[in-house]
Amino acid sequence: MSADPALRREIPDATVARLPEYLRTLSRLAEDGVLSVSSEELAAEVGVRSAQLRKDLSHLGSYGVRGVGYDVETLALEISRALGLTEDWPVAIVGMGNLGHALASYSGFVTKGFRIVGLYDDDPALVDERVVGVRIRPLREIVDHHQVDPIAIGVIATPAPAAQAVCDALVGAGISSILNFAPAVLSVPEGVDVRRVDLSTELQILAFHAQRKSLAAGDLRSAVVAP
Amino acid sequence: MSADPALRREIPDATVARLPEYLRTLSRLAEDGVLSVSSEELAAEVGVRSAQLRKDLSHLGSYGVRGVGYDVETLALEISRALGLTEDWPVAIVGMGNLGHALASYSGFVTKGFRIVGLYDDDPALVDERVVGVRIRPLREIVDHHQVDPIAIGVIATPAPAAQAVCDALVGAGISSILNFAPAVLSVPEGVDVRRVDLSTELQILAFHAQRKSLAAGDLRSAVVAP
DNA sequence: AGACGTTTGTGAAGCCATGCACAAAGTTGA
DNA sequence: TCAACTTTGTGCATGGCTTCACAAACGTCT
Repeated sequence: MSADPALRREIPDATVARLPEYLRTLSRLAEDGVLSVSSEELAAEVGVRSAQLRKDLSHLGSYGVRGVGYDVETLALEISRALGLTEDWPVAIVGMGNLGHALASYSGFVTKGFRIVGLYDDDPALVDERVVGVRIRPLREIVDHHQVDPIAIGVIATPAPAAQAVCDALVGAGISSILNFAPAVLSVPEGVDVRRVDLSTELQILAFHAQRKSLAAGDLRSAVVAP
Repeated sequence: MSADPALRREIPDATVARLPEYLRTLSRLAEDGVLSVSSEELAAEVGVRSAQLRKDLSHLGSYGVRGVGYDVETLALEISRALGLTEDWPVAIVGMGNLGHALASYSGFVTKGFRIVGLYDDDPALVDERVVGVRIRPLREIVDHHQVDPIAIGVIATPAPAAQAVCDALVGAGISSILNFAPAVLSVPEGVDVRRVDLSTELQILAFHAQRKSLAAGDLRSAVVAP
């Protein structure tokens, strides 16, 4: 009977990447007591075109009302369902240096569906320390841990040279969704999903655009060049 | 005379986003003493198709040798130049909580062209503390700082509610490249470049794919549905 | 009840990025 | 010198994403 398109149809990756933004904005609107939004208004808040927003939402189903707009609560719930945030996602962080500590205490973590169940580091100076109520353990314990209390997502926050070994350990333990903060390309078997977040990549992209701006502004050197 | 394509031609955004990865891999190869690579080998290391790598590099110019491959040093240098990493980029971080500390001591920062020149936070408990040799100052001092010692890139590592105000301060001081770690959409005037890195967005995208995997594996519920 | 104004959902068109396949260009070895 | 082999650079086709533009659908007001 249920014909929930989120579970049957293919949702384009580009759309999935924008859904969290829509959801965040809708949550803020809901807190402010807003009951209904048009695609025009919501798109303006998020910074996309209204047509794009409508097409994105159309992949989830038909939750708007013509002539009126979208009910904020309903739409937020449907996006949550499409993203899988109505269930709970246990997360483990490996590498409890500065970044690991920052991630563990990051407030955005707990807000929606994510819950830290494990913190790992092999440095004896860190083991047994408690962060946000969770004790840091050596990585080798992750296999048992995962069997007792399954981990859905592993976060790698180690230095680059250790990343592949940590990744292998996570995969070996049976974890198939990995968020990698180390500046390294991980090789994983089929079926394992890796996303990478890299600070220096982002800085380099910014530098590229900054360079273009400064060249466009004040540079006359290469004004006349034959093709 | 110089016909450097990096300065004249348009480089697609998708290509720019991959260049840092190529550069990182080339640097590692250079350290390992590798002198030359084919597009096939390098593409395998990075995890892209060789045709894509060649097309990406063709936007920078023609630095390969047919029948041989690419000289590792030369190609690394040319990518560095295209990205603007041959110059030095002074960076300021605003928000010195856990994340700000982690970013400041992140090793990837200093490796290539980026240099931390300012750390800011309005919390009196943090002001005057020193991190990586730089003193934390209240945000209001950034205007004078920028005039004396220009800042190229501002990094926002504050909680979301403060982000827009901090952003306005950065823009007001004259900074036009911003890297935003706060989960908020920033509105900026024309000409200011903002990139956002968001942990919870990445987690949510992973959750989506994890959900699809588990549905595909064990769910028979919506097997028969009319279109 | 019916006309009017608003907003959604979606074909269709255009654009950008990816992947294929091959000629051009270089090296190596005889 | 020349043939055989390797690898680059790129024209072309393909596919996916974005944007446009409008019919269909809803609420409202008379």
